[in-house]
Amino acid sequence: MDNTLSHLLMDWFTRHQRDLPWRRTYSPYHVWISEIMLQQTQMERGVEYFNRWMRKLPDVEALAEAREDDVLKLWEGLGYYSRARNLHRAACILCSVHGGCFPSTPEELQKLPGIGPYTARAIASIAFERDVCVVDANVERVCSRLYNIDTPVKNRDTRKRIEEICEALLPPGQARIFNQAVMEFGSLLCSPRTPGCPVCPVREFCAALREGVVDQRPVLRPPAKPIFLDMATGVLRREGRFFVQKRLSDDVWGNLWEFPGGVVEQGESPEQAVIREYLEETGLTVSRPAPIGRFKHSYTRYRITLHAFFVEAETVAPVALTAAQEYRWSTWEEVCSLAFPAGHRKLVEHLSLLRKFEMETNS
DNA sequence: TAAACGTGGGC
DNA sequence: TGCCCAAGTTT
Repeated sequence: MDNTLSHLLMDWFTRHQRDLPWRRTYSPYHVWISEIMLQQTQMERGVEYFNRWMRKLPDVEALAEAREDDVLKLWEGLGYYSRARNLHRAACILCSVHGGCFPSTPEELQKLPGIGPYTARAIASIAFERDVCVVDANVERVCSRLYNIDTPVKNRDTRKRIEEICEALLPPGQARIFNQAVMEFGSLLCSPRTPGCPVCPVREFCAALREGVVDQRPVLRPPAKPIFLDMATGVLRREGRFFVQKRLSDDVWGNLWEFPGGVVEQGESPEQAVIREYLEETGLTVSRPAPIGRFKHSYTRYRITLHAFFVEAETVAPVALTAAQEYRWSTWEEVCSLAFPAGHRKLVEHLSLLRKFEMETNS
């Protein structure tokens, strides 16, 4: 029995690791997709999206050949949509430049869009068993407790110190297991709120536990203050089709679809806002806003109340887009097949219920 | 370097 | 108007 810190963590991992789809193959494609999906995402949700993704896009060639709209649809609801756009871009580069094969060094991997220092090292170690360590939020938390680090973990100097600690702990030839062990340990046992110190296999090594300050590690920066906004959006229906527009690619929710709308300004009603926004964004003059409902959703530091209306148009042409790259008059079936931001998706789900109710009362 | 980027779930 | 959290990257 090897009772070093590293081996105790790896022993714990072999006994307690979760059975995850990408751990069955450790293929570079599986590891890559899982790593990107799990960024800022909870494991449970990640697994569902991963399995659905692999049924549709089983390899890098399939991803490269897919339409970006379909890739975004597979990503719908996960957030941080540049991750999906970058996956698609990177797959195209891998196929056209690397013959569909992944580079195996962190340096080469990091040249691909969407792959930063963490993901490059994760793929290199977990898929290719390269001797490099990874530092994510779990690793930061575990290290800051084991070594009782009292400076903010996001500081550059602290960050460097944690990397050096991990490098020293990494057992040569075992990076695949060791890196996952620290992260899984951080996720399942050395968790943020209620760490399992009483049953911890490395409690003898933990300086924060010894000092009684586990709940004060890691030291985090204060969070940004939330911003509360009212937004208004309008569903314009004409001859059974719906007006939808595709957002600009460099904006939030880039390349996703939506109904036109925007922020309700000071002294303005949501009804006035939806009419103004339609004119500004599409050149269309709409009228008679009829309330559909209010939908709450949050993103980054924003807390949004979305006021949704049916609207009517005096004329349909010409359309002049200022906040979108493309528009369509979509059938309901097409609306369902497009990727919407979560707030607008809630609205679409509500419309879906309305349709069902209408069909039942008409029959 | 700090801010922006999304979302749903646990407590 | 709840707050904090989740396997980061980009600009």
